[in-house]
Amino acid sequence: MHNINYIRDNPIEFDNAMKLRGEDAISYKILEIDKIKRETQTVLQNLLSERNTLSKEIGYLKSKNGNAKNEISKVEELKEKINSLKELENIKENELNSILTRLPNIPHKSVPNGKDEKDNTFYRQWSSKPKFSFKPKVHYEIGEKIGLINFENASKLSGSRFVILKNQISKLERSISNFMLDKHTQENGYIEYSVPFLVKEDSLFGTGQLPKFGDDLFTAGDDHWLIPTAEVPLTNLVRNEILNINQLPIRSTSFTPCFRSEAGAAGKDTRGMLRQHQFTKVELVSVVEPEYSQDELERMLSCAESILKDLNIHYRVMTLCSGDMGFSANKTYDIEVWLPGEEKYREISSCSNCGDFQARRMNTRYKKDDKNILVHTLNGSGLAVGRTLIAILENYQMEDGNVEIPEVLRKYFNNKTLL
RNA sequence: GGAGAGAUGGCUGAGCGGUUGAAAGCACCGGUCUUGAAAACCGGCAACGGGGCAACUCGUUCGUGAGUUCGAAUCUCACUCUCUCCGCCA
Repeated sequence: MHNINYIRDNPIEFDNAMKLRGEDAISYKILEIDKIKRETQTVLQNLLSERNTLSKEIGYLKSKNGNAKNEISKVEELKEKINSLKELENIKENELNSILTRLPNIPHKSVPNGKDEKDNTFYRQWSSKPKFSFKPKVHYEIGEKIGLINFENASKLSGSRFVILKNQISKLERSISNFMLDKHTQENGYIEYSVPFLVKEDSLFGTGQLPKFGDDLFTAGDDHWLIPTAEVPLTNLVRNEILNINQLPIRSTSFTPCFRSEAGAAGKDTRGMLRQHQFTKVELVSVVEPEYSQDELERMLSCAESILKDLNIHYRVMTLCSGDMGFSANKTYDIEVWLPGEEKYREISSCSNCGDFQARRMNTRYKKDDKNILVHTLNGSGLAVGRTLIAILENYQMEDGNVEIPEVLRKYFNNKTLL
């Protein structure tokens, strides 16, 4: 959510920022509502003040057994005016909120301008594309051939966009998540959490999924929603808190399933397990002081990258352009892993700085020099486990159809070298 | 699922129709004392918003929403959440 004071002071900059994100210029409308709201408020507050004074007099007179008839009838007159002004203030407040809560975050000045993913820019890469002496297969061919990835049975149980992993591949998924959590908790300074997979509306509002993107989520009825990412529970851990400065930075991580309805992705990536209604992910979340958030984004990115480096898989990092970023982000890096079977780079992590955008929605502040200041929040995948599994299958496949186990994962397999 | 209790400031916890924005304690900040620290003592310390260049001033907020009243943390209703006991259960 946006700071109304910023819009008041910088309406043109604000409109320009929104245009970069594909929104219409709307500051004139916001400021008009804001103006009426404040004028109403001023008149209302004067009347309230008058009422309060009179009520105190009445109390005083009554305690002295005096006659307060006059004062009481005066207050009764005020009441009507007060109520209608309150109503107007309320209406304007709601109008303002419904606009403000639906506008995306302002891009950081280092973010490239652009419309969609084609305008994302190259940031850096690590290692290079592996060479194969045979034609590498795509992940589902590898998995289905050895009978350990099963889509038909999954759709029997749950419909399309679900998958069943079996035996060594199931174990591979588990070992990947263990490896990631171990790395982040032991080397990267994150604290591990086990969190609820069902959350209430407030939490989803806090991180920005609601009110605008309910279609992308699954509901569990009774005001419970399935989390689309552990960002939601981890970030909302500090909702409505005033933190002590020495609690910062907070770095948390969690391994969870993620549930997404993929409402807008009809026909996209229907083959394989790249885009599922349910997938697992290790998430990283940071809560920091404002002045450190861009540094923290770089740090978080490095932590996510460290996983792929250890797995020895080639990837590149892209800076998302203004039009391709998620709703709450002011800057986002995507890590795209190389998939030799597909011969494509595919997103495996997305690391975002949300600035104070989520903090304002969540009302999360910290105390500094006697002032309450909104924190900055960041989140990133560290990494998407399902897609990491795909990357391992495709990058570590051998001509005979078997798959080598990456060295860092072998300890989870009794030092076996092949799946 | 049945029965009961509760929700007050960063935390604990009084208040139960009229200087109560809210006692007290803890935490925190400043000071005195001390070689330094601790202790002790003194002082400060809620959030959000409106108006004002500012000193300042006004309003709102005691889980959330509605209601009663001249006036509500205090009364009424609904909702949400927490806790205890019983049942069921991984």
